[in-house]
Amino acid sequence: MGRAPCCEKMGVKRGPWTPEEDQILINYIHLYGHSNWRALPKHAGLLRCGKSCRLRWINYLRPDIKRGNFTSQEEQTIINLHEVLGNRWSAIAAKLPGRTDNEIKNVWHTHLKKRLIKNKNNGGVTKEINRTNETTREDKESVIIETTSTQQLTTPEISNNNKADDLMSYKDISALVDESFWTDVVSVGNKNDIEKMIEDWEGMLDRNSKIYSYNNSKLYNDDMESWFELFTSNRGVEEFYDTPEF
DNA sequence: AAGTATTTCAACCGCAAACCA
DNA sequence: TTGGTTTGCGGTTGAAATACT
Repeated sequence: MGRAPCCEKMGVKRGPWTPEEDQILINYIHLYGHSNWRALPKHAGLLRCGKSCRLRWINYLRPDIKRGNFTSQEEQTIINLHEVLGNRWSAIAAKLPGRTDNEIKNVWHTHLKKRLIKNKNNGGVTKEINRTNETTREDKESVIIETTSTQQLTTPEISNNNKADDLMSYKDISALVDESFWTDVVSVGNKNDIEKMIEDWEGMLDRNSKIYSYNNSKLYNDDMESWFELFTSNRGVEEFYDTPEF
């Protein structure tokens, strides 16, 4: 006898989403946005709970999702960020544009964690494991810098300051991280200081992400046709990013 | 070819934070 | 300030895919 359902589960469908359900959700969000996840399935005519709709959109249907295998750079970034942030998957995902927290969590548990354990048992002979067990500031910086170059390739809408004057680009953020973050990490004395410093740092990122969210919502309102066109066409996201208006 | 074990990853769950009247 | 509601997060599950015997 399990616990009572968290929300109205009577008649609510579960399990894998069908292409038809996906299309209904995409169409609805295209038309009305997703200001209220709880009410969305009812209005859209989906027999799903709001949580399920949100998860499906965030992790799979969003136009800016990057599919496919993780690159070694991305994997190394996850390993390094995990060392600093722990299991704060959403914070790690924020540094990897196009990747979701769920995806990163899965990759960590299925590949990276096992690899680290295996390498540890082998005496940490690889470069990667040396970095993980005793990561130097230089190592971390190089990863951040490498990641930045990747992000610039994949998210020009973020790095384009002409389009979003108030928004720090990933390059800017990474530069800030590059200059002060790791210095602070290695110089502060106790755990509380480190946590406080990470909170401050994330607060700065949050402020920028709010601006980004605003611009994003503006995108949804003003350019939803473009997003929908992307979704209903055969063009890939990469191709979409290559268009001059972005 | 068939059966079994292992791996992968989409989706679910419960909790805590954020929001709002 | 408070209490109800909604959202977001991290842990976990389980079906499908893949590898192994």
